[in-house]
Amino acid sequence: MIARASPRPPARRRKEVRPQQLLDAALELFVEKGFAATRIEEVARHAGASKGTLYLYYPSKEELFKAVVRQNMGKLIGEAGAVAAGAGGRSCTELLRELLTGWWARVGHSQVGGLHKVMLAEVRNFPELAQFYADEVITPARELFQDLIRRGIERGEFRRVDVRAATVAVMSPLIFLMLHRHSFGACAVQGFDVDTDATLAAHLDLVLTGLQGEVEARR
Amino acid sequence: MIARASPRPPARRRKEVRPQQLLDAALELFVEKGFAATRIEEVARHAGASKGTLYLYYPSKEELFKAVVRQNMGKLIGEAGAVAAGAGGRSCTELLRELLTGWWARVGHSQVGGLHKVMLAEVRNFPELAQFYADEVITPARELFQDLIRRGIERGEFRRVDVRAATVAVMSPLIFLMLHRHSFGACAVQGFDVDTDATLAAHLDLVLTGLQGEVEARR
Amino acid sequence: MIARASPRPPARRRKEVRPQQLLDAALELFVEKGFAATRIEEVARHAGASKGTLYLYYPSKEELFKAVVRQNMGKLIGEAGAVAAGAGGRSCTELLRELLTGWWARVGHSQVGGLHKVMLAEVRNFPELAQFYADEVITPARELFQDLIRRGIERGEFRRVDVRAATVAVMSPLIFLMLHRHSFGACAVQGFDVDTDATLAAHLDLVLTGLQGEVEARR
Amino acid sequence: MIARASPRPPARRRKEVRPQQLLDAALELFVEKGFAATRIEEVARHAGASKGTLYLYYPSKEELFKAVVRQNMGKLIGEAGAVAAGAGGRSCTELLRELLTGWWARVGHSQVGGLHKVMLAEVRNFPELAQFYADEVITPARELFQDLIRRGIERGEFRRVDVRAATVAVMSPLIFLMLHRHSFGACAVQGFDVDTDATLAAHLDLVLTGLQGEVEARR
DNA sequence: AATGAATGAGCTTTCATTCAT
DNA sequence: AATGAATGAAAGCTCATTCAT
Repeated sequence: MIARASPRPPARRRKEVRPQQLLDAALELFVEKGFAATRIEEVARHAGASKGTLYLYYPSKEELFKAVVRQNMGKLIGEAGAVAAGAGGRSCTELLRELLTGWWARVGHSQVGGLHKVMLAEVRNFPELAQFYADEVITPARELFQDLIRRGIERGEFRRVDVRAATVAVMSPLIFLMLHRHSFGACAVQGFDVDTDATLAAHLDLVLTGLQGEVEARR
Repeated sequence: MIARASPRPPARRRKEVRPQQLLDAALELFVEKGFAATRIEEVARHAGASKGTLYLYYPSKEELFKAVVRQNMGKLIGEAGAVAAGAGGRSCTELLRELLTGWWARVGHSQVGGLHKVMLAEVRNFPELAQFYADEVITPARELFQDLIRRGIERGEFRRVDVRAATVAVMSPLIFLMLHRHSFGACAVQGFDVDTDATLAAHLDLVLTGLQGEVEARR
Repeated sequence: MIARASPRPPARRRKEVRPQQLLDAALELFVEKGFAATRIEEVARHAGASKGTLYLYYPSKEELFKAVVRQNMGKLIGEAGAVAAGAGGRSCTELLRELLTGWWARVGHSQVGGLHKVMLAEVRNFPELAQFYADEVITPARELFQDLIRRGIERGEFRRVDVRAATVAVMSPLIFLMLHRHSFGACAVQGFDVDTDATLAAHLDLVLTGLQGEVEARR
Repeated sequence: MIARASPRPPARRRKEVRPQQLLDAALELFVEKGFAATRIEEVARHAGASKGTLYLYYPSKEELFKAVVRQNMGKLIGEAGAVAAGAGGRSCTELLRELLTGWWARVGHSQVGGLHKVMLAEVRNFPELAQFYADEVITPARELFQDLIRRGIERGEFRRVDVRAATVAVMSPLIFLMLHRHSFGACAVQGFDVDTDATLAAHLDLVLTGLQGEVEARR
């Protein structure tokens, strides 16, 4: 048989390429439109494939969504853990500041954070995903910050606050900004505008001051 | 008490009660499932009516949703404004604490806050609702808090922070708790549990300390 | 009991008033929109009544339509018959001209002709109305013209044409104009415009000339 | 030949045949029932397809209807134009006779003419279709006949009649027959019966005689 | 491995008809 | 005699999923 010029792009792509293209397209569209409003066909088209092809790799829309969450959120949490672990000799104040700004740098400027919006919106319609998300995303992230605050208290850097509650208080503005970016922030509407960097700075300022502040300053 | 099958509900209810029944059912279901996933027929059934009856009062699903937002969010914002206006002779610290806890008492234990989750999730698919929500809900709420912080700075109670950014930082944990309650918090899954009251207390503690704290305490 | 000023129009209208108002409204709307596209509620509202009231007089939309046809078309045919009967000493040419222009004067400027459009459009979906319409409208109208043409031939005024076919040929432009008026003619669109009076004149001219013309003029 | 139940039609028909099958079924049903009364699902079933398949090819019922009109009416007008253009050396009388009988041969025995009934019935509820139909069908058809009559006058074959009005008078019996065939004529009811060929002959006879007749023959 | 034609359950919306008042 | 709130069967349209090629 005579070798003929391939009339279409090489029929045998590297096996991993296709799924990745599909996951990328799905991430983009799920974040923009949410789970229900994203059409499988549009995902396929964005990935340069056909609907049928998508179903070769993912047996349902739900499984596609899970795969997107696993890949993106999982990776993110892993990396944040590595940052927190490599403590060096810095103070907890410094570490906390670094962790928060570092996380924001990563999450705040990518699509990944948008998945949290989608989970928030649809977790109640999607019960089987709930535990998965709690285990893979929520708990590890929370423990990262919790450990740091606990260590700060033990070292006498921070006041003796309720660790668990303070953690949520510390993280929530970050989460708020992350959600905002992929929701109201994406609508060009006056009133929804938030200066994310300034807000982050203000939060760090307030919360680190608050963590260190004298007890008598209160009330 | 014995439930009796009423084969046909009274044909003429008082004209005024139907819309309220429908709005109540719609609030409940929109908060639970979101806008897209809520079926008109289920709303009607929850209100003890039929599909057709709902359309006697609201010309479309979208208008029904708007009516729900207007009634619930609008009322809420109005009341919060009244609280902030009736200042009395109290300090800004006290007022801010009161506004935040008062708001939470109201929002945190009703379904209303869940509407924010729905807006967050679907505003990008719903462009005509965006400006409405910004004008009716976001802007008034933000200004309430902003004015209070600005006044605190002018009176020398608070440090000279970026007012706009600090406002977001102050409000965001409340919003976080509100969202959480109607999303992950509604899933009986370990890892998602948040002690909302303790978190609110910790936030107040940190943020009020932070607002009052000495500049030299930082860094 | 004290006589009180009646807070609403006299509750007891003359019995015949209501049905007539309903029939008038129905004629108007059926002609404009057709049978299927006319909503019962709109008919009632145009008659200043409520939907329920309409059903007091007519048990279904279909019966309402029949009543409209009966009243309007029936009356029309009766009157045309009277005109043709009162022949006087005029020639058939004159009578035919008079019948055609007289009919047009009556039908061409009222809504009644529009009912023929509706029948034309929906008779196939409405089989039970077909025979009624044939008997009450089509056949009497046809016979009116047929008799006149036959008489004209017998008297030697007209050529010996196929009476039945000539009748259709003579009437059809009238019917065309009548249909046009309530269909394309009601759309403000260039291309649909027809000068009905000139067309009628041209038709009379051609067809009367044709009826009288010498055989040898043809071919 | 034994009909065998095919539990599922061949999944991949040739892409080109589907639209035609759908257009054929749509033509049939639209002509029989009209636009509003024709259900999309029935069209699909008549074409041996499902509802969803129809929507693969036509994005709405309205577009399907337009496609039917375009294909059938457009083709028809084009062919009639070709006939009129290829004049040869024949007289205008001959050409007009030929155009009218030729057109009837084509339209009178197909479903196509029924589309005019549907347009007539529903154009007022369908404003966007009006201009389309005027441009694509009404105007070209009218001009065909108008030009011929004008030429006949110029050559001295015909009397000096109002061209525009005479055109309508000449065409209207054809249109009448065309409408009749798909409306009253399709109902097996005594009184509606029209001998179309005889009527056409009578019309030609009258109208050609009339066009050629001496002025003094009148009155 | 890849396609895209085909399906049909499911959704929003409409409207003739009913009936308690 | 009159009302209008209530109903539910349809109808148009969407989209996740299947499968022959």
